[in-house]
Amino acid sequence: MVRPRGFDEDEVGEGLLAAFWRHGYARTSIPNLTEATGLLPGSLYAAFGSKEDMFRVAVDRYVSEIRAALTSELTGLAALEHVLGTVVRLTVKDRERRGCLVLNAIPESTTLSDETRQALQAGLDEMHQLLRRHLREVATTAHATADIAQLEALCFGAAVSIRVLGRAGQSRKLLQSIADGATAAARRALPT
Amino acid sequence: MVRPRGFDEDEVGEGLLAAFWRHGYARTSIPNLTEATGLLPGSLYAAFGSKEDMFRVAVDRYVSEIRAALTSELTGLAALEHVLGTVVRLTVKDRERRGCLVLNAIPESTTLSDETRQALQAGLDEMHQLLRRHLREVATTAHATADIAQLEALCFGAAVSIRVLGRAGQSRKLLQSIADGATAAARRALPT
DNA sequence: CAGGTTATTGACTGAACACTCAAGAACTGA
DNA sequence: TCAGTTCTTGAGTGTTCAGTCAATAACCTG
Repeated sequence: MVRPRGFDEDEVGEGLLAAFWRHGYARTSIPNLTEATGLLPGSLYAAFGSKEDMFRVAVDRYVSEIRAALTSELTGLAALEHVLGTVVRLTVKDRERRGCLVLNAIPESTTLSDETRQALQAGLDEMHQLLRRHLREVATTAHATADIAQLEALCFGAAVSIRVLGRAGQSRKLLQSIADGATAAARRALPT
Repeated sequence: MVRPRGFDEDEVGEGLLAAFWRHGYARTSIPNLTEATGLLPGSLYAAFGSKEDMFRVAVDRYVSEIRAALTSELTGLAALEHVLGTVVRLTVKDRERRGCLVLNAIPESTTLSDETRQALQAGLDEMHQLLRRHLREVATTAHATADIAQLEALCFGAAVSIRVLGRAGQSRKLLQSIADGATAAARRALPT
């Protein structure tokens, strides 16, 4: 009774993510998106509605991928070290040094709709919570005396700066030093 | 023999900075700039050459202002604490939460000319050096055993993340915790 | 195989963009 | 006051943008 979609939604989503990740929201044109997805403008709009809708698809995909990459089986300081190490690794292994889709888009968010801005906020919050969870666990098992909120903030800040400075093309050595500095700070602040 | 400029170069520079700081490079239109400066397109182009040239004027102004704001008479850990505290204060007291012009522009820099990209890199490097100078001094006066490069990186990362998360609208409390976390880490790592 | 529904196509629209330029205005030095 | 130079003006240029739509193609059900 109907004609089915001629494209794979997953592949198209991956194409949208690739394009927006490289160029950001505003500087990604519809021609860019047709090239990245293989779909023509009409199909894109029929399937998604608007350019911002396409962007939110990319953001959702991105956050899912990050969530998967940063979830760890480890506990305690080892988990923290592993997570920050993963952030460095993800940042550096990307030859294009695209950094974090969400953080890259923050400066643009003032010109986007409420819905899109909220999607970006939610993505940022989720990454924050992801780190908090690891550190809360460290704190409870260590009967910490140090200010845990400070450590949480420091480690979140470390992760954020690694992603941002990664896009800025800074050396792997610097990014790794930020990660190492944060874990060293946690180690010193917490009784083992 | 000649007709003099009918505008104050300083005021126009301030207008360019205000506009680019709020909207970034790409999303600042020439009409935006004419409104911010009071000059018409022809005058802007006659005076500066191109939109990117105008942007570099704004970047230079911005870096100068930051340099002035972050230069401190203090020494040792007090200097570090003061500098990071100033970063928090500058970030939070801006009602528009514009963050850092240079960091905001990093994601856009791939689409800019080499000259502009280098200007942004130079601005970032200068801010990095500014923090390094404070910490090197801390290290030499304290006969540190800790890894100074790590601490430098951690504090630079803290400053970067404060600016970025400031633009993202995060609470003053979080930003201050990042600063406090970094100074606490320095205090713990260095013998006093 | 045929009717009905949906997907795809790609030329098209109006708006916004960065940038230009010919004309006129404003000032200085003589 | 006037000649000479530079500055200012703002309409205009060609391009690119996000988004649309009438026509056509593809598919499923009966």
